[in-house]
Amino acid sequence: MDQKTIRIKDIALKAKVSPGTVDRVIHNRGKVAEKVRIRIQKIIDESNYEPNLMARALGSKKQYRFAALIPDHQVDSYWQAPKTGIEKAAGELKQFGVSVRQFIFNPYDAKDFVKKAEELTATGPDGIFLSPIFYHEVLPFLAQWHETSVPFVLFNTEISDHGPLSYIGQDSYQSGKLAGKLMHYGQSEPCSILIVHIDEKIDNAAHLLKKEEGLRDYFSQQRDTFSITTIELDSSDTESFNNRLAEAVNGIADLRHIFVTTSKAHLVASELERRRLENIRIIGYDLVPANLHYLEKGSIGFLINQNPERQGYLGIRQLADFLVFRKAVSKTKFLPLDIITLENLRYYLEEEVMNTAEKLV
Amino acid sequence: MDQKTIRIKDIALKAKVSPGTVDRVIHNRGKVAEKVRIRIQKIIDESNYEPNLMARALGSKKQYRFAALIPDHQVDSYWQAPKTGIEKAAGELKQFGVSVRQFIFNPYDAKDFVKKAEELTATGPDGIFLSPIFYHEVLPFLAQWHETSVPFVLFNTEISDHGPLSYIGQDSYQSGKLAGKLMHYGQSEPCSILIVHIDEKIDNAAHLLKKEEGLRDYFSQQRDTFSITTIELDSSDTESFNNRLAEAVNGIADLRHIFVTTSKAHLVASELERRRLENIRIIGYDLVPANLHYLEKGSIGFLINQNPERQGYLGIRQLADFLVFRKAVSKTKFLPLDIITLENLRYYLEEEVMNTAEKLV
DNA sequence: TACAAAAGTGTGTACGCACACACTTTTATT
DNA sequence: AATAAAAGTGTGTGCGTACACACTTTTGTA
Repeated sequence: MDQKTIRIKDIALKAKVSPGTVDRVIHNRGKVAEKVRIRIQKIIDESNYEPNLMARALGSKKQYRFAALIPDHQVDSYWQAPKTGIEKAAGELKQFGVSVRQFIFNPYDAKDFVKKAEELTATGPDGIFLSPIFYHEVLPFLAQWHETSVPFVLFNTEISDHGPLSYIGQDSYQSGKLAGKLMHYGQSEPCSILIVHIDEKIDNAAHLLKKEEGLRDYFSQQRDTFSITTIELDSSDTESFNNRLAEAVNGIADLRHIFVTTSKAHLVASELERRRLENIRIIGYDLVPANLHYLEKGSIGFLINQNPERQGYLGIRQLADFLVFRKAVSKTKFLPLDIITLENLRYYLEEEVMNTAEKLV
Repeated sequence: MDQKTIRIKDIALKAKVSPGTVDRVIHNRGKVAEKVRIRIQKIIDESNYEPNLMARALGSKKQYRFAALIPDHQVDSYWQAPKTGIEKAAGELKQFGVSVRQFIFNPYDAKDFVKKAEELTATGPDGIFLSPIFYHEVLPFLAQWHETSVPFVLFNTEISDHGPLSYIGQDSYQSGKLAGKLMHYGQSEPCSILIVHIDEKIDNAAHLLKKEEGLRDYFSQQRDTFSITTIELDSSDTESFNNRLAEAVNGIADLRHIFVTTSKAHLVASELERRRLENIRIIGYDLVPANLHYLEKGSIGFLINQNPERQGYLGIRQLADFLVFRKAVSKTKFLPLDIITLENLRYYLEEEVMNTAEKLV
């Protein structure tokens, strides 16, 4: 258990070569006789040598430049969290020669996305982390990066088969099922449920639909029959948003639950409150401040946490694991579906602070 | 943003002294003229110097020996998780000269606890991590460790005012409230609820009572009146356990929910199933395999995850933060109250695997 | 066979810090 | 004032790795 760690020097000694030769084998720098290479490799494998990362980081002056392409958090506060996660990871990895440059685009402006993506590409980063919310526009860039072998990690919006190093996100379908369970638990008789998609064009439509599908599938597996209605709303026009919402709510008999598939549940909560429509329970997504406000008031019952901060953090870590630490990385990383309610909220908020203080070591 | 990191050498240069002197100031090794010390300290503060931990770990050959005093996981599988967390932290910290020795005691045998605690103390560890489940027996040891300035971290069972470096655990009271919310959400009419404490003497009684208190307080704040009954059971005698449980269940009208305050909800689920008592929903604690089995079958509705693996991990990290990295550590660390149900279970299980692969870097 | 090119191998320095040791200056004592 | 002790300060080496460079051996060619 306490056997002293084995160093390059030890391997060199065993293989009767110099440390430099072992180094060449470890890093595939070539210039090693095949016979010797095999001998050394065998010793490395047998001794399950693990390089001292401290020493490696110290000795190497290699710099890694990462780029992050994310929506502007001033336009939609949801994006504050991934940004924080990115910065947290950047802080930890700084000592390993990693720097992360952020390229911020307006999530309502595809042209701006393209412009920032071009800028990013021009800087020739070693790795890229992005939220590809504009499907059509992002494809040429993915192709180009893939062509030039620049690894990229996608998050929040999944796009398969374009050579990403990995995807970080959440299982939307399953989160819909989870919402169903939360509504259904303890509910003795059937009732009506309203699904609300907000700003479907901007947030990724596919995700929202998967959430809906999950919820519907959950209830279709139950004995009783629940009536489920879906509406799509656009938050940019407040008046029409409110009217259409009220219309839907009033038109449904025995409406007990509303499932908001984006982080904008607070818009629904606010309008229901204004119209004094109580006894309708809301389940939504994400711990954005406006949602927390209504969670505390009780009008939002549960929030499913998509862990956006951790998504940002892990995305950068994923790049570092691949490029800096040369570890195998998983193709997809689904974050847990955290269920947040008034009673456990503060521990999730504290956790985020804690982790920030923790740093890497 | 990208300003190059500042080194001891840089500080020395600015202060017109040698690196050795700066080193003395940083480590309070004394032997520095007060005037010079102040000058250097000022430069350190202003430049917000952050030591390169890699270099520090490399340069220092100091060894830290930690000891962990935990119950035997072969006696109660709940303790497997903290053990895993401890080992995970140990793996990460190995390169920083930290080794962790485990002392395992039988959680049903106070004498064994004392024996193992004595063994542990005799090895003169630099830091101690323990689950103090035997209140009376542990006190003299806490006093002794406090006396000899050996930092110790408590977990799972809180004991205040005996000088622990910190306590890692969960807010039991609040988790009871959370259980209440889960039962109550969507429940339109009042009903009866049964609270079951299992093996109260062994698991920490105070915790179980706090959970009960939380649940009761939750319902006392509701408009409707819920009838809440409590029983205590002992799992060592299966027959009496089952009989007394059935007796209680049959004696309560309109019983809809059972709240099991320990990780042994599966015992209740198993007995209800055997007696074909459906329509009673169970909420319990912890992702032990037996519980997961009934979660999948549907007889357990929710499990509150006490994150025991993370407790073990953080406990060791806490010691390392204090001793190795000389960081300020928080007196108490409450882990989030994760709500686990069939629909989000796998992401919590995957997460644990993930984290293990992640290592420190 | 000679001799250059290529292939293979060894040596030394730097990374930033900890720490031991050598050295210099100040203070106390007679 | 001389000297020892104490206080203060500087220098150098090692931690394990990366990497540039110098060196040695093999291979190919005329």
